[in-house]
Amino acid sequence: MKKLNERIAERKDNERQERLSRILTAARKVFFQKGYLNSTMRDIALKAALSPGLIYHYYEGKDALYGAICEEGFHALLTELHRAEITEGSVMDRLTAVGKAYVHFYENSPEYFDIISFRDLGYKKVELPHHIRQRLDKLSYQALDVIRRLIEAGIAEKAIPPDGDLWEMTMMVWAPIEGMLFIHKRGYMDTFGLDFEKILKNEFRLLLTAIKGESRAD
Amino acid sequence: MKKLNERIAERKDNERQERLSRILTAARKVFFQKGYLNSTMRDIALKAALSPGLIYHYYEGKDALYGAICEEGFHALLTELHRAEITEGSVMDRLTAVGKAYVHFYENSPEYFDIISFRDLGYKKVELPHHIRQRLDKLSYQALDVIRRLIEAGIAEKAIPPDGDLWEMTMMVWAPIEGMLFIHKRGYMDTFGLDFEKILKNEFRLLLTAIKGESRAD
Amino acid sequence: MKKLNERIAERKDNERQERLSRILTAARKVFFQKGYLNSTMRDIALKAALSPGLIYHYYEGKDALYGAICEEGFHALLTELHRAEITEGSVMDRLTAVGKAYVHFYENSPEYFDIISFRDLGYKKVELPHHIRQRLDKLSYQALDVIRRLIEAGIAEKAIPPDGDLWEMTMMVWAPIEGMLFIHKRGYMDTFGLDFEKILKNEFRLLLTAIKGESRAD
Amino acid sequence: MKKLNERIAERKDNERQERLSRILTAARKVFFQKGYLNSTMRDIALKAALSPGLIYHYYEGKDALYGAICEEGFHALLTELHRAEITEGSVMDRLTAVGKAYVHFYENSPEYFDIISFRDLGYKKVELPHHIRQRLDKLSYQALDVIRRLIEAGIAEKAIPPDGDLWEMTMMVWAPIEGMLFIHKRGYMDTFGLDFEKILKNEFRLLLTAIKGESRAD
DNA sequence: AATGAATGAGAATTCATTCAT
DNA sequence: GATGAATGAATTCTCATTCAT
Repeated sequence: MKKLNERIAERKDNERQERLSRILTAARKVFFQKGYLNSTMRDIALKAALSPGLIYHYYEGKDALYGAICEEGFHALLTELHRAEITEGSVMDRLTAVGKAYVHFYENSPEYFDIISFRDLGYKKVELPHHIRQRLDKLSYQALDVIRRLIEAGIAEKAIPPDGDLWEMTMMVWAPIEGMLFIHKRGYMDTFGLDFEKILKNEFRLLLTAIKGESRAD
Repeated sequence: MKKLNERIAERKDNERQERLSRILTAARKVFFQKGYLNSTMRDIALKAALSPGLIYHYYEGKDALYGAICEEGFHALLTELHRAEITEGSVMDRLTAVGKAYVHFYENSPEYFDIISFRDLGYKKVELPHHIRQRLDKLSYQALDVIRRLIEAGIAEKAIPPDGDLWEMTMMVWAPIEGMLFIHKRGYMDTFGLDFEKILKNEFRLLLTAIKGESRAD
Repeated sequence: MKKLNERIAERKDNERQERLSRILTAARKVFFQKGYLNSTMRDIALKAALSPGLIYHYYEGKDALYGAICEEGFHALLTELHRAEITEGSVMDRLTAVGKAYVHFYENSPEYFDIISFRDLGYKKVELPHHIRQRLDKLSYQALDVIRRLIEAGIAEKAIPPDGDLWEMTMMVWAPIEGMLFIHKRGYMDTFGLDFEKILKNEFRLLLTAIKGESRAD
Repeated sequence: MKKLNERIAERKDNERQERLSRILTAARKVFFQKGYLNSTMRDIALKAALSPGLIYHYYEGKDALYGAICEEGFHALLTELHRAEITEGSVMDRLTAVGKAYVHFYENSPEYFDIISFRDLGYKKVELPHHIRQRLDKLSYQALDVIRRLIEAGIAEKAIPPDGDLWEMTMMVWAPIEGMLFIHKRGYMDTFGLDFEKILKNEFRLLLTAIKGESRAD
């Protein structure tokens, strides 16, 4: 039988959770709509139907709140990548699935994509506090690790030749996709009337061929 | 023999140029160091040892000044790319040279690289005035066009198979490099102790092989 | 017996009122002394011993604050006019009383008079925001309406002949007084050593005679 | 036969006149269009195709320039009034003509009217330099003097009873017209759908009757 | 006389964060 | 915990006027 203070603690904890998610939801909406700079704590507090001061009980400040949204973004991405990772099929199929999942994420959660891609890059020099950066970097690492694991599995299955460093191969797989998304984001595809999907398909094919067939001289 | 007013005009023009470059130099330093948002016109004026108001005689405002720095960056890049484009050797050599020039620019002018890559991208929602954007977009196009021309030449020389749209091929060449630079910028290479140069070399080789050998199904 | 939060709410409300009036008092002093354009928010904040930012919690901005002072002026005027309107005596007596009240207001609250007379008139092209103008226009209308009501009453009592539009008659009553005040304001009375009070008395007499006796041809 | 330096002086004088009028024309246009506050010396210089600095050779500054435009306005008004003053007909006809001329000026030169009416009134507290004010006051006096002279003539002709001070009578004639224009300017006529011309006609009739018939007690 | 570059004070407003209640 | 009032630093851009040339 629970004691009274346990129950109280429990309720408090629930309330805390509720607050956290309420604030997060509000912050997400506001940041997505207006961008980091144009969002004010007041906007967020209003959207959350809370007082501005209270947010500081739950998050250190605007930066931290922004960091939390970044984190959300990473979790959303990781969920998609992990799902793709355990797809049925060969290692190559799973690698393709992971690539497609990334593209899917890019297309369907553009705000999250932007946020996690540019979290503190660019000409703004908006810098997240150090410990927040670290958490995000760790999450970022986990995303890459999905690809690394697959390549490792591919080597184990002898579907991929074992030459070269594992991380290096990871980067080489990731780079063209990232680059393509980056190019698309800048609008060049539209400018030149290119078919994004078709290019991506070709890119994937090229990539897989390269990975499989490659034998390097290093 | 020059007339008096010619000399005066000449001197005035010189002084104007001197001012322009003085302001630009100051702005460059400040923007590079602090980023767009954290730079103030006052900072720039101070660094240039000029009154803040005077800057407005030469540039419309902070945006325009920033735009001028972006433009500088593009010109620097274009100079490098154009030099590489006319390298001695086969089309493939020249393509490689252009890629290397881009990497060189990335490594040696990281601030310019950032500025032109993220000039109004991402989560910031700070947008340059339209007419400035247009100029920059045009410069950006000129950079891409270097690659396009080389691929076109490669096809003419039958070094590259003619399948696929020209711009599409351009993007496929560009994407992996861009992606790799992007990855490097985020620091993953250092994190995993990878050798940037080596990876790039492999990347280039892969790319060239892929371009040459490819025959697509579309 | 009051509950705790009632008391708290009450106190907060009092404090809010106190702030509002503190700001208003400061603004009034500053605006009266320096005029709208030469007054700065900083002046007002300083006079109110408040931080500049706080004023924006209570008023939208400088315009709104100025609008509030205009409103005060109208309320002061309306109070005087309404009091005069219900004077003992005939309609003509009351009309005279209203006119005198206006003159009294002009003489005793010259700053308010200026502010409401020139609230956005003339060569300045500084215009108050629309919704503020509307409120002021409504108040302005209420002042005129006092005269209109009296003329209406005069017609009902057959003290004033019913020819002519009611508003037209209102204007004809108002114009000479307004004109006289305007002339006085420009200093001509002093220039020519005239007796303002005497002239006004004559003006009123003339006006009343005209109103009573008139029979127009239109 | 003119000496050389006389000719030079003459030419210089002509050029000076030309400059003055060029500047004045530009200033008039700009002030009329944008109002005093929103006009900049640069605007005026540009419109005059002159350098800003040069204006200061001809006028002390912005205020003085504005004062010169006011003066122009007075001269325009005085011209109209003087023309009306010497109309054929009785004193009363001429008085009416002068009133109508004033209204005509109000309607056809609204910018001048505003400028001379509000030259340094209102909530802005923009104050003209003293010596400029004095000139303008003198011109203003000349306008009033036209009415005064007519009333004087009327008394001489026994068309107007001689009771009361001459200036006082002038004011009493002027006030209703001024007031009516002022009311019209504020837009009340339109608000209430009144016929400005008709009201003015009635006003004039009333005024003339009052002047003629009056016998005061003072 | 003429130029126009140079000055520099100035002003409204915003907003993350704090803290008394 | 919760409130929201209070803070106050910070920033871009304008413009009358001056003055070296």
